[in-house]
Amino acid sequence: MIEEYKQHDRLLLAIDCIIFGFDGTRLKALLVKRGFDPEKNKWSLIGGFVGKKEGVDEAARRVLLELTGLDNIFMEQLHVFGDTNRDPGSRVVSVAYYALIRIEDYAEELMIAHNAHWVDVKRVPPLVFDHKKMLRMAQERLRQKAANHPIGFELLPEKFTLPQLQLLYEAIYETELDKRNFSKKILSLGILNKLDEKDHSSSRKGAYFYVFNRKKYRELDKQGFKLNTITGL
Amino acid sequence: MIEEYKQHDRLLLAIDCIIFGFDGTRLKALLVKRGFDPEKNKWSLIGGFVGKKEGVDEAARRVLLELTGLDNIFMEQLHVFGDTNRDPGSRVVSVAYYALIRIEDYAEELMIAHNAHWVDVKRVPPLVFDHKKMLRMAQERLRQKAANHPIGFELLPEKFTLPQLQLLYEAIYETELDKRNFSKKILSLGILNKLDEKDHSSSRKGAYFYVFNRKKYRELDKQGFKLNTITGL
DNA sequence: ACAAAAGTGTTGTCTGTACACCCATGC
DNA sequence: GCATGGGTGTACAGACAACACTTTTGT
Repeated sequence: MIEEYKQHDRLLLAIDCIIFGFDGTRLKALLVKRGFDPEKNKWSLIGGFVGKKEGVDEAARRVLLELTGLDNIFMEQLHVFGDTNRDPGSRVVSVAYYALIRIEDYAEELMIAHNAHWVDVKRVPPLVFDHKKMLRMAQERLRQKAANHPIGFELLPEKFTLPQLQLLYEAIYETELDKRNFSKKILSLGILNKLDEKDHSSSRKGAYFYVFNRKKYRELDKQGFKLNTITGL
Repeated sequence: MIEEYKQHDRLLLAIDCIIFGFDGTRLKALLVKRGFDPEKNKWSLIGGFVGKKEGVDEAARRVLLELTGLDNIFMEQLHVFGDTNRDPGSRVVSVAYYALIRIEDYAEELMIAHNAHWVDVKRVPPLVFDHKKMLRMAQERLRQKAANHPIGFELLPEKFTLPQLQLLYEAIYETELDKRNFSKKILSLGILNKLDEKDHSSSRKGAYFYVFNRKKYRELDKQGFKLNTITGL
């Protein structure tokens, strides 16, 4: 340790994760009933602490992995929340991350073990500390991101239909879209491959399944695109 | 202190600031020659540490104030840099902020006292640690932000001309713009008030000065706008 | 009178938006 | 055969992009 550094304070550094999922109709966030004080039994985001020997991003991945058993998940740093009084238990600075997972990938037994629940983002109960603020900021960030990157697909199963994809965008942006304009725009990006197979689970006629073209997907993910039409952003 | 928290590690939490300025032609960043080890005498962003009793945003404001004497500055959190090996002196997690100031507001004596220099963002020398990465990320964020918010004005003097404003956008986006389309677009936002006075410093004919209409400016700052035409984003 | 930068308009093209009907199928 | 959701095309309007000449004035 260099001399210059010794005089400074050391702080607890926490991670909080906003985990989004999509159930086919609604955008959901994963919340837990907090298992310890302060605020025991209140609704909370999942979280943990950053250890001395791990990087912050690394800690975030670990926290997500511990709770969901999932790795290689889309996850991005959101913001640092560092007000002195945000956690009444102690001075804790928290780095918030948001992640996108496929609901069906998340094993039921882990959910039960952690007392975790998927909650509609439009019907979120009161949360501890500043977690509600984190969630709202994450929603806003998700909107921003999805407007320029083909990110929404992280939330859908491998195969999905255009109506499903449209419902996802409608859930993210809390709006309604014209299906003709939607399909025109999305298909024009050239990142979807149509399959011969149809999904008959929600209509008699059935809707064609699509998968994405991972190559073009990656290109677009880097370069970004415009979904003004869809997102209104 | 709550029991549950005691077992966790405590870390040094630093602040680093990317401070942008505009000299009329080029976008610049404020850099200092580091006054202490490690990496003494190397180029660095300005920074400091977060104290036990201050919020993180508060610490960032303090650091900026100490260096520049300026308060009430546009400043936003950028990102947390938390790799374990980013600072060889010790484990330090750093929260980066970017700020926009008017170069002429920054008192010369403070610059000298802190060994600070304005450096063209296109000609940045090697920087300590991961500071270069911070700077690049800040530039990218500035581009994003300026595409949707009337933020560029934070960098200009009270009165400015359209050609000056255009140069600023050209510097931020490292591109060239058509002045006819530029003035059309900017004036259509309705946030500029034309003065009778002209600036003759760069041409015989002289260019009209403008100031912004603070009321509309604030509305747009909240709602956001689109400068696709200009920014290419 | 000329050099140097400021100011100003038009047109074609493209993109977005609004809108309505037929299709396929299970019951 | 009918009810349900899926799929497709067109026309109008507004925004963007490309482009060149005139104005002002200090020297």
